Amino acid sequence: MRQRIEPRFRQIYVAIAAIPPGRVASYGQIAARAGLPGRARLVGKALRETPDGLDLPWHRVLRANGSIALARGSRGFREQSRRLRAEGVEVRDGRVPMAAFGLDHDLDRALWCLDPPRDA
DNA sequence: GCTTTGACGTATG
DNA sequence: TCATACGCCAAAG
Repeated sequence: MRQRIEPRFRQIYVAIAAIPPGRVASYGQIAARAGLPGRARLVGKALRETPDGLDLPWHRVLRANGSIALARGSRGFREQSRRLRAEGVEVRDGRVPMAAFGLDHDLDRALWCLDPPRDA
């Protein structure tokens, strides 16, 4: 039995699924990519109520400042940290340096022709 | 229906 | 860096 997924939510899931491994994105960025600018909260809601069976890289979604949104010490918090580190993302004190792992870093590198693309 | 509650964001001091 | 205020909106009570 397939759960009916609201189109808006579906776009959110699509946007999340599009985050490359080893990279992270903020709730706001995901919302924007899903065609819902300014609705970051909706992304959080969509994540919390992710239908079973949907295998999303939810751990690549962080707050705008790079911090993990889940409660420190919670199960999800540890799980997210673990998954991120497993992908080579630096997590220190529940935070990720967005400047280095965020998607816009890719854009900067492309535009400014910075360091050689030694991507994963 | 109205109020509260969020896996949030931006602006401001 | 921390705190407060406000915007946002779906779901739960």
